[in-house]
Amino acid sequence: MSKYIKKCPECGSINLIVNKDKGEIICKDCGFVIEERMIDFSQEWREFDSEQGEKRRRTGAPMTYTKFDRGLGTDMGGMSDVYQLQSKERNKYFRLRKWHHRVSTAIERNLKLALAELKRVSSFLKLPPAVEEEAARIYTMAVQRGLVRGRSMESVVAGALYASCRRHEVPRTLDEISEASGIDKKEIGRTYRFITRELGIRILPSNPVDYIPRFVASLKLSPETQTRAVEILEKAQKAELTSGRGPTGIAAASLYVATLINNEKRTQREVADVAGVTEVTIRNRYKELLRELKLSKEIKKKLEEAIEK
DNA sequence: AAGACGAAAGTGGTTGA
DNA sequence: TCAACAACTTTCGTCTT
Repeated sequence: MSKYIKKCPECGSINLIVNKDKGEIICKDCGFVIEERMIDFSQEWREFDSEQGEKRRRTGAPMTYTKFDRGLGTDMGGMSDVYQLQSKERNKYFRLRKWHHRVSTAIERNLKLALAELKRVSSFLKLPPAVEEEAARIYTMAVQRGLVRGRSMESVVAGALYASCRRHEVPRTLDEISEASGIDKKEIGRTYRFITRELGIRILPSNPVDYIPRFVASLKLSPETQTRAVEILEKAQKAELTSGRGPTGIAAASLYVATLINNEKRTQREVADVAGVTEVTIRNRYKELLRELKLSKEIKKKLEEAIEK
């Protein structure tokens, strides 16, 4: 349940108490309630052979939000028995059936379409199933609250996906989701903010470190450079250089500095392109990094070493 | 010629009166 | 609701390699 939370968002402590009876996770140091009303997924019984299992098990297949009816469909029965009823009763049956059909199609047809779209986008982005599931859940809640009205279905799907990515710390930039879904970046950002606010979804500010591995991969850099970039990034966070800045810009700048130090130079433009920011932003962050972390010395040292060789 | 640098003006979003 | 403002982008001219 809480596998995404390793640290207390209030004080950063890793001393967390999991209280299964209350369904809460609490920070031991500052008492902050990190997660409440969580669900205990464990079994309260054991089975020693299949027979006992058969007897004690009392649920079916797991529910899933990626099916429009969560895998639990209801439909009214077929026609076979109806003709034994009297005409009055028969008409009542047809009316019920008709309304059942109408009510369930209103929301569910929308969901069906939306979840197909969600599936398409998320497989395009190669997102893990958990993220897709969460996005489906968010979308379902949005539909139930009538938040889709006035917005295009696709943009809400994209917003839900983005929110889900953020929650699971598998960051995709707005640009990537925009490209995959064909929705304008600003539009996604808007609906994302709207639905998270309306649904009261708390999103931890995204951590620039999460972006580094993907940037490294697309620039084909060495693991050493990646480690270096993360180091720099962590120092920057300690020096409070990161708050209020765009996480991608900071990640990009750290990576750029790391390439310089490790003699794997990439141009500012190359780094800027994969990070989805401009060179100017990298330059600004980069200058701050040099100034605040006294990294210029290190770079000079590395350069001198390179010259000696 | 390409890349790095920096100034200046513009953009979209947040905040606080 | 509007103005101030912070972050970021775009554009462009200059400097360095």
